[in-house]
Amino acid sequence: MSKRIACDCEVIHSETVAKVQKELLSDDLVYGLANLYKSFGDMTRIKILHALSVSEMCVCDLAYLLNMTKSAISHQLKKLRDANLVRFRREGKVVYYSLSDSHVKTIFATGLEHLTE
Amino acid sequence: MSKRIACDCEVIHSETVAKVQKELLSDDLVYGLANLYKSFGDMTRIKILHALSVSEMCVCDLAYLLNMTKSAISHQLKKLRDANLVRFRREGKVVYYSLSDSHVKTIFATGLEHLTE
DNA sequence: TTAACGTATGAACGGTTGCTCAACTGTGAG
DNA sequence: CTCACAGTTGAGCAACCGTTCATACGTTAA
Repeated sequence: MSKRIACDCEVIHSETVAKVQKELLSDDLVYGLANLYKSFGDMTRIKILHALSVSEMCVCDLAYLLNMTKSAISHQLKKLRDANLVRFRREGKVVYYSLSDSHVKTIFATGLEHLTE
Repeated sequence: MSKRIACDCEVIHSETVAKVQKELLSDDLVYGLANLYKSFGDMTRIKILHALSVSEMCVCDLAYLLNMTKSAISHQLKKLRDANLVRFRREGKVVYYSLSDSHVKTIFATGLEHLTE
């Protein structure tokens, strides 16, 4: 409880610290949140997610739209899949990607609000 | 318009691509969005922002709360300042940090919704 | 089966990031 | 002034990340 290793100082406002400690999020939750936002923290993935918010698209179309290789797009789509942000369905040789839920659009909207205040 | 360098394929669904192209975000906006979410994409910064959503705090308190050095906290606070996510005021030797607007809480709420669906 | 093509994936490389350490600034007390 | 202490900052390093390249997989058509 009182063993501190890394912190190089004592508490200044113990009441404040105690109050915040009661609200602390679990490490699992913090980890999940950080990973979710990490998925939005790259221009390529933002562009992909925004494109998919307009329409379902295949890898080749995304590569053409963003002027990138199919490999680069595919790598990013894998990360978005791992983060449960996109779904996909195969139709013959073509794989179609789409947003997995509506939270993506909500997160975009909040971000735009913050930027354009 | 038709010069493609990096893309190693032709368009498959030209109608879809055309439709999405009309909605394309500017690179400035995409850059801003990616940077905003990058700020949320780290466990330490998530913890700091969450703590500040409960109460205004000084650097030393944050360092104690998260069991990290003041230097590490200060470096992260600088990034959060650069992203306009936190404000600060000096009172004597102590610098108090707080959230700069309510968007942070909204972004948290949306993230939690996504994780716990 | 073979060829073509859309997609996926692992290794590698350069760039970025988060922490540590040491030095420094800014403020208040004696 | 000098000391103590809260906070900041830059360099350095290890870990991580995004793209490229080569290769492999999956499906369709001949």
